[in-house]
Amino acid sequence: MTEGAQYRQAEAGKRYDVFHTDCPARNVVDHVTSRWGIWVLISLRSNDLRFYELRESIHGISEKMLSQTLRALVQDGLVWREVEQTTPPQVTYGLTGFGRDIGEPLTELFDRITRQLPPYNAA
Amino acid sequence: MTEGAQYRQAEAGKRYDVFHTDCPARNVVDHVTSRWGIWVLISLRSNDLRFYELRESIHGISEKMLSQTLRALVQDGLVWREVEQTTPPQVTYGLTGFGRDIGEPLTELFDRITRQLPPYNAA
DNA sequence: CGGCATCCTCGATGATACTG
DNA sequence: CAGTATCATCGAGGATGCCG
Repeated sequence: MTEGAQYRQAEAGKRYDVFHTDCPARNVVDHVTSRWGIWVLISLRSNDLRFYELRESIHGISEKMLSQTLRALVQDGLVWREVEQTTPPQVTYGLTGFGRDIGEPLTELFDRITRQLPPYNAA
Repeated sequence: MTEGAQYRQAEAGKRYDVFHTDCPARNVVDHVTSRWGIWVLISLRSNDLRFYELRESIHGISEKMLSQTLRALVQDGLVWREVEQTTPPQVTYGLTGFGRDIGEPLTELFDRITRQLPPYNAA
């Protein structure tokens, strides 16, 4: 998202600070709802995972996109990253408290969508 | 999203049908988390809105993207569309029950993000 | 007012190859 | 194993103009 800001909503007295362009939350929203961010967060909800585990878990993601997405989420404080300086090196990722907090409504969102829709009918 | 599917997760016995490529829920997820879908849904949470009201509400969106986003959400059954054949014509949009259902965790997501972050500090 | 249709740009993404 | 660097592409998204 670039400029988008719901000034109207903001003026209306709602608490949607997110709608402001310069709000840091804006970036987090972008990252969370980004193409791969969602799946990374959901993948990490059940277990901490290594880099290659994430790559295999999230079918279709490239290494570039994975590391890029992870970097953003780590910066946002949603994901932690732990490096074990062995040979070969091991890097593990997991959700922070914040990440876990965010993951809840995210999961709820998916649950509600799947619950509403016919299981596997006409696409 | 194209191929992405968390086969691991699916195999793990979770109910993430969303991770399958051919699941219709997949499209809904894409639309909801799309660049503009989120803001449309949240904008409509408080009131039904006309086309131009949405355009002005969601700062930065182009007419093309707005109508495109709306079309997708209407097709998904998240948003209804009402045309009044007057001159000039009036078209109003609002959330369906499904849309309202989805809007909840979505709003919760934003609330949690904004709650966690410093109001307006360093971006 | 509420849209499509068209053209065009740019950034996100993917593929490939190379490092610590 | 866990990345980074580089290059190529592809499509979302923006700008503009027209129509009912």
